[in-house]
Amino acid sequence: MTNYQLSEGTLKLIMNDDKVPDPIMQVLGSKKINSSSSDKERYRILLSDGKNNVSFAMLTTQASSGGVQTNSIIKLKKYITSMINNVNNGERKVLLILDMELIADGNKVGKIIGNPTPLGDDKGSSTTVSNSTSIENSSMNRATTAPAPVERPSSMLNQSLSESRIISPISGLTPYHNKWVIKARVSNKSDMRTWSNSRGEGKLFNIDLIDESGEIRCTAFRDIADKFFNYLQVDKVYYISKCQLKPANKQFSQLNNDYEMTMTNETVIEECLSNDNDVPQVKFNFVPIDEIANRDVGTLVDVIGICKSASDLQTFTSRSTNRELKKRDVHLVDQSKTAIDLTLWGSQAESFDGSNNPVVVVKGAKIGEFGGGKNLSTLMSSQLKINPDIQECYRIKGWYDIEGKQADVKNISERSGIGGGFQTSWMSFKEVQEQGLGQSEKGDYYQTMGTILLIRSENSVYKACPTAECNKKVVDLENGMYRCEKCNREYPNFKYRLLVSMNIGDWSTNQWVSLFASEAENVLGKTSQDVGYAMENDSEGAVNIFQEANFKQFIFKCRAKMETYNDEQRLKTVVVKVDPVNYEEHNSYLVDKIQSFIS
DNA sequence: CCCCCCCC
Repeated sequence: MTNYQLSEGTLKLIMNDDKVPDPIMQVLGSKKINSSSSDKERYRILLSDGKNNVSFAMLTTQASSGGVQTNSIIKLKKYITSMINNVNNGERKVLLILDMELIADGNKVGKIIGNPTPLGDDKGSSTTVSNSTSIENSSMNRATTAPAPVERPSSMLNQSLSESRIISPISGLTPYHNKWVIKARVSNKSDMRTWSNSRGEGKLFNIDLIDESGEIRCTAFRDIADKFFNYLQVDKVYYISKCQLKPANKQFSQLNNDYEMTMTNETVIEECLSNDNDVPQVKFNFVPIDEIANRDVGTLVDVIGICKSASDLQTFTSRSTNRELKKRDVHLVDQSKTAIDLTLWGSQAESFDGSNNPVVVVKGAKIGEFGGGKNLSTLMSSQLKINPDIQECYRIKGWYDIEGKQADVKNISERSGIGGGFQTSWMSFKEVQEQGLGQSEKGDYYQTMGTILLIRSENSVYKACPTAECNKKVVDLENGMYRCEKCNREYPNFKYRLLVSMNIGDWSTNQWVSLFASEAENVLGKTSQDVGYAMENDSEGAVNIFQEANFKQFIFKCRAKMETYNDEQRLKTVVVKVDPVNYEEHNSYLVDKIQSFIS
């Protein structure tokens, strides 16, 4: 007779979640678990390592079909432990055998190897199994879920769900139960998304579900996605059953659940139309905006703020994915008297209306960084709410009306580098010219107080691509259509864009500079559209617009860059920002300058 | 079966 060597003592390690590779075990008994759904076949087995045995081991569908004979020797190739919530006994740890190999058939072995004794449950609280190795005695058959079972008032349920008596808590769901009904609130719902890759293409959406026990992500694909997409709405409560569970890919989910689910053809979802007070509302952990400055980039925060302003919708193509992206930046302030930019994407960016200073709430916004400032961005998983009916919303509204509107606000999205409200050093045009600035690739930035001496009004507006943020000059096809080479498209319309060349004088000398639309609009006090219209239809009005701006003074923030044009070096100067003169600031610069001259 | 989370 062959001697079989079991991996003695390993069950204790395994049940303590140590990893033991390919342990050899003996099956001392097995019992098919009653399951009303015929598609799944599972076996509860009494498993021995020769020293200890456990009766709370389970052979999953994928590990075996037809069960295992008593006394068989098996190699556990893949297994996990899992906490199972049992109606009668509370929590219990079970060993789930996901993959095994039969080493020797039970009738060949013919006897129990060693003298195994039941392994105590280290958790202590629910060691009801340790007094018996008898599968017949156990309550495993009934072990479904529910640490705190809730009797379900049948009146609130539709017929298809009413077979089952108990609402399962989300935290108790595992792939090894399939008879459950959860009562959960949709805390978030994604857009319908399409994908296309080597494995195929399709569409999907997902929802996040919460109940008092926990949360879980649920995804629907293709026709099932179509079936449920409109029905499921954020914040509503549903009875949900017969989804397929699988281990969650933690890399892509920040939800606190080891599993996620997929809706199937069997899935039944019914809105809870009566009492849903037992299902929690979405909870927010708002972080004051000033504190976001100290938080790590890449982490998620819940934020509430008043939309002080919002950018136009911008459209561009992602370099990495080649997708066309739409975004809108929303400038938020809160009671910490701090402001931050929040970027919305896609349909949320399109539909956002920043007028009337709405309250913006985001659950799970990602902290980003740009140019030395912090910003926020929504993710697919973020939940956006405008003027939600929550206390904090009314509180911040009140603050804004009474105080916030006029408050001095620190902007933590402000870039210390180039582009926005950045700091540039004071220099005069003459210093820039004499010192030969503008040699670097990025150019050199400086600011000076200057007076507009002359504006070249000819060719100061051009017809641009009507797409938001494209701005490429279009070709007038003279048939009512305008062609954008950048978009490779023809449009029936265009938009005017200012691109103005003007001569600016400061105390030292003068300099020809270029102003793009936003800065030119600032200087002229007119939109590009207005100026374009006047240029075409009202030449006298157009002349006035430009004359009005003559001799106005501003702080000009400039970028100087040397360019070679026809073999000739020329200093090209772009005004990247015009600001009204802050005399206090400018005077302190002049005082410093005088000090340096006399010392 | 997705898993991209983007840009200046």
